[in-house]
Amino acid sequence: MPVVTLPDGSRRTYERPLTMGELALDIGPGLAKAALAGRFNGRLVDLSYSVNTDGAVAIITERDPEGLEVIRHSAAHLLAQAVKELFPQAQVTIGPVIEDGFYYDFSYPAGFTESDLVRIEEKMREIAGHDYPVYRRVMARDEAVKFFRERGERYKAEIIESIPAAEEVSLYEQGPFTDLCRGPHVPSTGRLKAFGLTKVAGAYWRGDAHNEMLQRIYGTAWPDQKQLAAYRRRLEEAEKRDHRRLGKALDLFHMQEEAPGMVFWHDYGWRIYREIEQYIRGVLQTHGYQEIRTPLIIDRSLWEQSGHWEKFHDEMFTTASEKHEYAIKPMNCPAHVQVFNQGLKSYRDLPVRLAEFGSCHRNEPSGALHGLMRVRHFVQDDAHIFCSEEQVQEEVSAFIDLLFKVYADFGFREIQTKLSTRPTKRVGSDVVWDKAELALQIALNQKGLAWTLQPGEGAFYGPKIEFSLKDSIGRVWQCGTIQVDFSMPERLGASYVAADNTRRVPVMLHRAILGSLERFIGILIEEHAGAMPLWLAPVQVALLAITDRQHDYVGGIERQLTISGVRTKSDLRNEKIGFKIREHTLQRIPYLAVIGEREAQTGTVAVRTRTGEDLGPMALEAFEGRLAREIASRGVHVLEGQGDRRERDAS
RNA sequence: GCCCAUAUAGCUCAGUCGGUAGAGCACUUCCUUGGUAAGGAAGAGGUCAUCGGUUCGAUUCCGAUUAUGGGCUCCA
Repeated sequence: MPVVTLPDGSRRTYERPLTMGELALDIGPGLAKAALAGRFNGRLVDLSYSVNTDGAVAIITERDPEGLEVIRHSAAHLLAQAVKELFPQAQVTIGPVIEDGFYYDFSYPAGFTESDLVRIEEKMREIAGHDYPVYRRVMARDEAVKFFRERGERYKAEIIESIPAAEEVSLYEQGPFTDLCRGPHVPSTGRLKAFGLTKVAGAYWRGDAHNEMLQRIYGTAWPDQKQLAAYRRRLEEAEKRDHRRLGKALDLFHMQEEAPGMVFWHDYGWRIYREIEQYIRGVLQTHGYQEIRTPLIIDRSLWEQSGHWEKFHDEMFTTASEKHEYAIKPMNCPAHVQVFNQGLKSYRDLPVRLAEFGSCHRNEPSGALHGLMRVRHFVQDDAHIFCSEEQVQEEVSAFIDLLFKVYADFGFREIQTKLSTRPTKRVGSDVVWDKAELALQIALNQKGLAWTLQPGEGAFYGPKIEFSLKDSIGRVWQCGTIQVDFSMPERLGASYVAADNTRRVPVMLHRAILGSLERFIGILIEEHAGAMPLWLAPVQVALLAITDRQHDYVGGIERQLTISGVRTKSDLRNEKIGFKIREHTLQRIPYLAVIGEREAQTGTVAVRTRTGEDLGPMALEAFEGRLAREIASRGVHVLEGQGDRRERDAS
């Protein structure tokens, strides 16, 4: 006689056990129709689950996040069934739910093509149309292994074998198709109404590059067509923000075949780059850093000493001269230790903070390259802090404060923090690692930050904290980092004289806030859809003449603004004003000053923003004042609306 | 590096079932002096990524290479 408690706190008593589906029907026919699964005492279950003891129940519908997951998980099964029907030789492996959709990995050496996807999707619709009921079955582990072996599904059998022998596993059956799964699933295939396949890709079996490459098919699934269409629109929006596309359209940079993974910065892109570099330079000056400059090319022996050669020499560019082999530096730290090593350091000198906008080259695998986000030549806002063990906490703490201030200046509010601990391949003793990991943990906790742990993800020389930014469409990018290094200073012979007149090895902290400037600019372009905040905009003001009679007046305004440090451009072309406004708006220039006979007569400019707001005529001084205030505020106050509703496709 | 796909004018793309290619925008010249998101006309512009093969003939078919895109792996 089960007594169940509903989410609203009400209780219902039943004479006999009943299924989740029956329970939903008892609560209301509308709910029964919408029900996808249930929850019993916190555990997700199928609608066929029999409730025979007291407990808390909830009916899961498509409105619940779990309901959406059930839909996607079932869509993955639908995909697997369709593939098995069309390609009986393909073997099934796994098919999990991911953000916005699902995928399923198949072993199918012949490979799937784009046209196969169309056929598979059609087959999925057909199977959904049959509205096969979905049955759950429980089997002993060994029995399930046998079941799949007999069907020739060796990957499934292998997965089940890794489950403890005593456990039971559940199988789901829909029509002629059966798959191993924890569930729960929708009650019948007809409940899947809005789905589509998106792409095929290779993926290693069990995520290991030594294993066979499987064929992965990605798909998306939603409760209804409307949400599916909204998802597709969102993808299109993201594509419009693509920094590679905008980089070309806004004349910021280009890349070409002869220099894969390396950026040709154009005037406008380089203006953004310089502005950011100058900003960081100012921050470093006010926070006790020294800026230095070290060689790009350094003898192999130093990289051997630092340990990089052994671990990374395949990814380092090298060059040779007169019997010496050199590496083009992949990072600045060994060079910074050399600077630290010049002259005898006292504990009174610590901490020594050495910063460098150093050009680094890494021969990244060709398949990893991606626009500005993953390049072979980059510059970081890199610095290394040499300090005593006692100073670590304080330095980490001060760095975190600085980092949050800088992110705020760029207008980023949502920052994710992760702590990565010792990897299997590492240098240094466990005692040292214990100390380093603890130091970072304490600093994070003192700041009261929410952070997640990434075990085994640290650098080979030390643990690290990583800071990731969330952009305006929800994508996450890792930018800042601080890494404790108890190993490299010792390897490279760094030391200082302590208060007790003994020689000690300093601790080195590797740190960056923006990370690679290339990547950071890529993030900014996508975050702002190319409409950079005023302080970073390559051109801040465009002066648009109505007719050639205003050319002299426009020239005077341009000179004055330029002297005030405003990046200004004038458009004296023989074109109509509407044409000029359209063009410069599409170029995302923050302010357009229209100058005709009226403005020339009254000594004003008629100002319009890139968002289409008409600010009307104003004296030049008033305009300059507005610009100065907005530039000084950087990203802290967003004076204009994010994104331009009226914006049209540039192409 | 691995799997799949792609590479045509400055840009975005169409096209050629094998007979050396086309649009829109941009560019040049001319007309137009126009007040808040595209004024008009004419013109110029391509070794169809590179190398090789098949063929009377290849931009098109096949192979290799390079780069790019989407994933996987990696990311000091």
